[in-house]
Amino acid sequence: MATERPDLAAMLYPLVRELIALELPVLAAHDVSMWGYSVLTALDDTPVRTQAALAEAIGADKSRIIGTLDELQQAGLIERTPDPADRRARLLSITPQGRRVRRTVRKEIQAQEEQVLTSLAPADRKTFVRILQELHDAR
Amino acid sequence: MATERPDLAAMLYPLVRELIALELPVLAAHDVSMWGYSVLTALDDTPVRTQAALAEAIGADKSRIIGTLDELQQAGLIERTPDPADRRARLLSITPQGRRVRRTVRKEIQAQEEQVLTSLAPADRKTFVRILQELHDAR
DNA sequence: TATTGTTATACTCTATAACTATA
DNA sequence: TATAGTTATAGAGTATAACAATA
Repeated sequence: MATERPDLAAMLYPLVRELIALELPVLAAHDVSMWGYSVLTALDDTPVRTQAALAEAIGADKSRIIGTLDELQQAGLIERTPDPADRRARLLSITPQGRRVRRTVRKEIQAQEEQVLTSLAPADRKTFVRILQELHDAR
Repeated sequence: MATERPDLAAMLYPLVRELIALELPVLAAHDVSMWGYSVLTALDDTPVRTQAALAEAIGADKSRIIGTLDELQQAGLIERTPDPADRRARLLSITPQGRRVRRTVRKEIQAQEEQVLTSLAPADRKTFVRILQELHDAR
């Protein structure tokens, strides 16, 4: 008998692909890239003192997010001001407009996501999200 | 009130990254690439009549798996013979050695995967895998 | 003319390292 | 000299389209 099941990654990977495919149109409709949305999410929780710290927080390289920050700043969604105490560093924060965009996008994305779970029984749907959140919080 | 939680993709993506990071050393130890392992898994379940069909089954482009098939064939893990009835097509099947490699790799990968779930209560661990498998079977 | 497999090309992402400006 | 940010370069992965061989 026994543990005859696909690998976790083999099951999770297609799921992630599907979720991303659902998110992209939402993000495009609001002129935000995936990395941009990730930045807005991180900054909505708490401002950050350096770009390197932000990059690490979202699992990116510091050189990789620069274009993203340029876009977000130009769109008025974030502020990037030199730290008066150390003008090498850039103080990063989300603007009220950025907050609005982030919340709107999240609402729409989470609505889409429910579709992916429709094949599950309602109880399982809640359970899955709960356990997933525990896994997420554990890292 | 309030569905205040991270997006599913935001929680699943880091999980997948971690799982892949765990798998890579196992695969490397057996000289199989990620796509190679994916091909072996697909062919272990059932042989396939064309490369295009195999590619679609594993979510890849038909041009993308050619290098992978070359490697697997040269390593004696798969067979690729022209269909006598239609010599354009290549009949694909796994060899006994390929089957052995696939099973060994899977055993080692699934052992590693348990680590990722250690933060969960044992009951939740089983529940998570069960629901995930339902989601996977539903597509 | 259509289809299978293959090769070639270009495009996107990412990682690394050089560069500048501050300290 | 060390650090934050930026820019430049190269590498990997992927998608697209052209190509050769069969049908």
